[in-house]
Amino acid sequence: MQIQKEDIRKIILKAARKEFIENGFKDASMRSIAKNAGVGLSNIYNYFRNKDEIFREVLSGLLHAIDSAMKEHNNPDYISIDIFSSEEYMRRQIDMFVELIENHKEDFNLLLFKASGSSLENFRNEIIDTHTETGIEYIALMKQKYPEINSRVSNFFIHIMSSWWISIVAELVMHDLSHNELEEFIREYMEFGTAGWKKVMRVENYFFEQI
Amino acid sequence: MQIQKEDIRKIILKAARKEFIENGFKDASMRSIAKNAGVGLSNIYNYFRNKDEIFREVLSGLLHAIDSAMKEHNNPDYISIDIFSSEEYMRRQIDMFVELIENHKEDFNLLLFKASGSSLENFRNEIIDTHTETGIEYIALMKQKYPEINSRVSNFFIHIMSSWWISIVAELVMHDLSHNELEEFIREYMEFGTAGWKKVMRVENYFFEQI
Amino acid sequence: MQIQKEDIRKIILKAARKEFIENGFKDASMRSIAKNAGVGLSNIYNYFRNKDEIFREVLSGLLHAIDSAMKEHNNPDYISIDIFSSEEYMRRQIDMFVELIENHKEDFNLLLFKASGSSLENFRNEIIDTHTETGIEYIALMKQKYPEINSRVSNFFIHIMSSWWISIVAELVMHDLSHNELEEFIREYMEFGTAGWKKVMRVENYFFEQI
Amino acid sequence: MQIQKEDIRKIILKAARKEFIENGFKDASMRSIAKNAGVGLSNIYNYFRNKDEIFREVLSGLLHAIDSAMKEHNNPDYISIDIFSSEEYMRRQIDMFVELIENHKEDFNLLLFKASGSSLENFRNEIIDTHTETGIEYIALMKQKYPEINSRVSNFFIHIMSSWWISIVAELVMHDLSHNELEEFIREYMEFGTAGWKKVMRVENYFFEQI
DNA sequence: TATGAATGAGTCTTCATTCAT
DNA sequence: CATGAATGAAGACTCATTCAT
Repeated sequence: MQIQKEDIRKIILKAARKEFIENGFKDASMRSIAKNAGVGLSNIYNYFRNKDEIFREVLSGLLHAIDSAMKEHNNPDYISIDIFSSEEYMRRQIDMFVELIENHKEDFNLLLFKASGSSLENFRNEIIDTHTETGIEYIALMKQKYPEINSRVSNFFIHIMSSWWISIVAELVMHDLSHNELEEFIREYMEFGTAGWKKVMRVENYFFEQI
Repeated sequence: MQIQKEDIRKIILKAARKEFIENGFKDASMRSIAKNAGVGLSNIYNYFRNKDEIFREVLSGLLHAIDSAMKEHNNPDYISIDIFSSEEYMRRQIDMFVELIENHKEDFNLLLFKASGSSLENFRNEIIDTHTETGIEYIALMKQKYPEINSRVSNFFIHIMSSWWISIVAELVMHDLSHNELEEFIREYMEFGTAGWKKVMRVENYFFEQI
Repeated sequence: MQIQKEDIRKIILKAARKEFIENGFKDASMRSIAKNAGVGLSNIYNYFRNKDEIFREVLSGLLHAIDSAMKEHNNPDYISIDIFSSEEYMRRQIDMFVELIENHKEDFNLLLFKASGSSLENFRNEIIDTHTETGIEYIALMKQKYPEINSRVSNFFIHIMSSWWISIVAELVMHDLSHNELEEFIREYMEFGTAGWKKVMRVENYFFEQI
Repeated sequence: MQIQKEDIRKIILKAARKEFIENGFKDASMRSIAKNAGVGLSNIYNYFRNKDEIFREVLSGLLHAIDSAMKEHNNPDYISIDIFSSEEYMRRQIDMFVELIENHKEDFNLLLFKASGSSLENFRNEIIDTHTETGIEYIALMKQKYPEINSRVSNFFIHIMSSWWISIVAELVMHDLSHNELEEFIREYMEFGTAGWKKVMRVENYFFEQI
């Protein structure tokens, strides 16, 4: 019983995901979802309060994963990391993101490109802002630890770098890269990014994490 | 006569622009446009084929401007430019973009954030692709001219750099930067970008344009 | 057991009263009632046959009180009352009504203004009709006792007077009168009414009750 | 053309009136109206903004008539009227109301009993309030002219008298009185009312209009 | 007794576009 | 060139009640 009902929940969510992917949140039709789920339209409202709640439920997995990743990323321990192993650290960060993306490709698509009209339509900007604040704090902490660095990086620049991250996520979600292509890109990206940061932060002897 | 009619055209376009800005393409209402233009709803269809055509017309100025900018950017003469003055060149490129943005802030907003549902909803991706191809060609030409550089930059990396460009445009459109903030950002961005490209392209003695 | 169940009954009724007061019968939602009562929606149907029955139950206290008052009002003994003490009698009648109203303000509101759609939606007219018949009888009896009076008062006039009564109840329910205001009104009303009746019934030496 | 279209407007209004009378505003169905009018549902919205506007339009005749009557009733000239002819004046007032009612019986029904849910659902109270204010002013003016009268009539009493008026209208609307019955009632009502007012205002030599 | 699930018809309103005039 | 009228499908969501368990 409990099980059966949970099944229907899942069936509805599955049908909803399909509909959302095909038409985006705004153009998704409750009628269609009901039809595809083989469920009475009004019955859906016994499981979910409204369209938006279904959308959030569909994306809840991804949202939690992102939340965890952000907390991980934000872990203050990383600042005390041995600076010379930072390339390894950066690589770990990237791998984490790549894994996140590959596990939730479809959902990322939904979240980044098809959420307009839903309560998640500003997610992109919100996460950029969060990420930006994290970045600003991070640089401040770095400055404390290594006073020689140039910490006078403008907030907007950090904002842009955060926005870049999301863009990269978006592009990775949109394009199917082979493993080799992915590796190649990561290498290039790391080269580019570390060189850039070194320059901006006026560090020659140190090697910093990419914000 | 002819003049009067052109006036009405413009009035419609003006009302349409307002409506599109306020509600985005999909939620814009032809009724509203007609009402705000003081024109009979069906009369609009004497001037435009449909909603989409109006949208494109509203954005035609920006679209042409972008087109010109892209052609300019793509001008093969630039490859023959004296390489050591490239920083100046990069600066010119950036200024051009900034000017483009400031002249068309509102329209960029429309195009990048509110085109969903229209035939321009993929503009972002399309221009990224175009820009990417340009970038690929550009690097090939550079390689011809300066065989010492590393031209083995992956297409996807160039794609990402193009995507970055658009993200920056988007962010500049969304945020109102003071002149000082803008200058600061540009300086940082140039530092970061040139350092990155130098590294990626294995050039120590040369200095390259940012794709 | 039995007791527990009665508790639930009461909880449901309490939640229902709240919902009815806030939204009126028609717009009251069984879902809301269930939610506010902390009871499964369908379980309500184990205690009540339908929405209407709940409504009647909610108002049963008032309905009984009205019934009693009407019977009291209709008591034939009152006709044999010493005519010169009738002002006191009228005053007693009024006080009874006022007390009735003050004890059931909320329910009167429900019954008079928010019953539309329920089986009680015609209560106002029904009680007016009942009251009217009582009034007609009353006058006939008076005529028997005091043949000098003019008993040729049209039924519709009596109907109007009954309707007036209900209107006054309705207004008293809608407005919060201070004790003083209430007293003042009653005095004025009695003056007005007794003078009116005296005139209509062609009595100079007698003093009649207000129907 | 113009004519044809106006016809459709009228057809819609006619169908709407029927629907409103049968089901009341809230339970009236736009679908039904469309069907009965032989008109596409959405086409109705080319003629009216929404259900409420249709309702007001249906009642516009009555609303204007009421407005005129109220203005007439409120005419300050009536205060300067020769007091001894006031019975004639009162009669004129009553006749005016009776005529108003007979001309708009159905609409009054709609307005007083079936407007719940519409923007006119508070009409009864609103007109009572207006009428009350008029009454208060009227008494003040009378006091100026005839200082001997008792003008200390409580506002609530006047409110009740206004409410009574509306009740009478309502009852007249609900019941079909023959001409004789009507005449009889009016006579009784005038007797009752004038006697009442005389008493309340402590006037023996004067004769006042019913507020 | 109590529950969650299911029903199926119902709500008003909006939409872009076309047509006849 | 301009208009008002018409279209037909679609939108999300709610309702009181019943059923199986």
